[in-house]
Amino acid sequence: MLKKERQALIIHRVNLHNKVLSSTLSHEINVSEDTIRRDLQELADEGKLIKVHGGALSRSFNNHFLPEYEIYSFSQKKAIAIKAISLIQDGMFILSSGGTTVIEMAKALPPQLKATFLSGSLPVLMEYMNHPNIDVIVIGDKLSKSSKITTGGDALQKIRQFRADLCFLGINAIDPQHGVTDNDWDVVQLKQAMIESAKKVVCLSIIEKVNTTQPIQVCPLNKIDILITESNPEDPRLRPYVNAGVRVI
Amino acid sequence: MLKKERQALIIHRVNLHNKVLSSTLSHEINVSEDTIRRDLQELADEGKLIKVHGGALSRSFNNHFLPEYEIYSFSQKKAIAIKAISLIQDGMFILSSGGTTVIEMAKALPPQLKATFLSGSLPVLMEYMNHPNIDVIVIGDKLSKSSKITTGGDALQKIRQFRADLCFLGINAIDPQHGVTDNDWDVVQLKQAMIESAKKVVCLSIIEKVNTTQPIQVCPLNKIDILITESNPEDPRLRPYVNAGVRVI
DNA sequence: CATTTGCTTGCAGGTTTTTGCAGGTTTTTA
DNA sequence: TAAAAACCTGCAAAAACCTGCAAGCAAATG
Repeated sequence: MLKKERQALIIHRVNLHNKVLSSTLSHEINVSEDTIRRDLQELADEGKLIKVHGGALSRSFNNHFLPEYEIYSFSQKKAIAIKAISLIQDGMFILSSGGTTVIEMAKALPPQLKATFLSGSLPVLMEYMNHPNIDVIVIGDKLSKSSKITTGGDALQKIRQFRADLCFLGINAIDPQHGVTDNDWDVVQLKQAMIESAKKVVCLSIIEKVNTTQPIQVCPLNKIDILITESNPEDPRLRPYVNAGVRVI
Repeated sequence: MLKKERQALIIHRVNLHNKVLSSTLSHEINVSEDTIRRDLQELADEGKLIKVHGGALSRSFNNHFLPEYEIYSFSQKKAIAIKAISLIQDGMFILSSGGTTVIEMAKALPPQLKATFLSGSLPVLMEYMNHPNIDVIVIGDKLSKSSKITTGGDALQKIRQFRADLCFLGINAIDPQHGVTDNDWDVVQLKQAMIESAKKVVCLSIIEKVNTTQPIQVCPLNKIDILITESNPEDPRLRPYVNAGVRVI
């Protein structure tokens, strides 16, 4: 049995019974207790469970205080996610495209948030699905394997039916002159529809993609209300956007 | 054996068993372990699987954090999946509901299969998405957190637009007298719509659920064309269905 | 057709990870 | 408080890993 496999089993056991004993696990999985102990230690270091003398306990079971250590290990995309989340308020209706940045945002949504999210991106939807309080609406249509979102006339039509408070776009390229650009026609169409259906358009992008271009234009700069990167708004690379009237966070 | 071919085989293996060992693969395919390792590394970079020390794990394995032997009645569901797949032919248009049995089927689809699958179940769609050749159509609507499928008028309407060759239903209860029954009104509506839109209705169920009932009727027995369980068709528990004209596999 | 170019593969070597065990320490419990 | 259980540290063997390299092969090029 592979190490990771074993650790996954341990976690599952912990979540199921709220506690495990090293001796039991050792006997069941047929490895030495030392190995189990080391597994428990590693999982505890990762915050997946709480190690105690003789075994381990589930974290959710006694999560009176959830350590915030993770906040310090934020990648760039998580930093963007935090800024994006600050724009969301209870009761809002929110459109979102796909992309890893948006996935990070979905992961980082505070548990008590109550809002309605709409997307056609399967990975993003999976994250929304795990959230306890938000409502999720799936945009259906043919699934594009490459971008992992639904594309087509049905999807466009459905988006146009809505009038959202916010629209989060994970973007591939942005440039003061050409605005937001992308390289997949289907995705561009979807994003355009989302922009038209939202009161406020928020673009999420790592700073690396700022001031680059792609072949197809999604929208000019004046359609964008807010631009979020992991850098701070004074970054000279972001100056042109501030000057163009975009709110940069 | 070509590289792509080998990698396709590896992916299929991973999806089928949820894990692979470098040593086993090396021995089976008759290439060096280094080559296997490089394959695993590449596939991991593409996000097709998760590489670990000693081999690789399927992505859904880590997402759901359920080792295969922990999924309720895992091997039975796998057996059902294999039988179900034998009904599928290239070019078919196939409706499918949600449920772990259907997920197993999705994982076990042969890589070269070309067909169109339609579903509203997010976990099932995730599996379909990982398949290289099939077309996937997402049924959109409000997402039900409990069942992880989309439910509502839009979903129903969309299903009714189609005319599918096959419909795979993962069912919760079946009984000679009451037919297929379930306990979630939204899910029942969806299944009914799927039944009406398909030429052939195939029910997938572990034998344990056969001859049990739930509160809400999905359909009477005469709507069902094929019933698949992990048991063989001569099982006395399946006799009533054979007598009622259902094809039992 | 010959050559080049680039990809793939196996292998040699050196490194890292994993695991069980021994021996000694700490914690629990009766 | 003393025995038992659990723990930690260090160690060693096996397995898995990585890096660089060269032979083999295939497609592309002149």
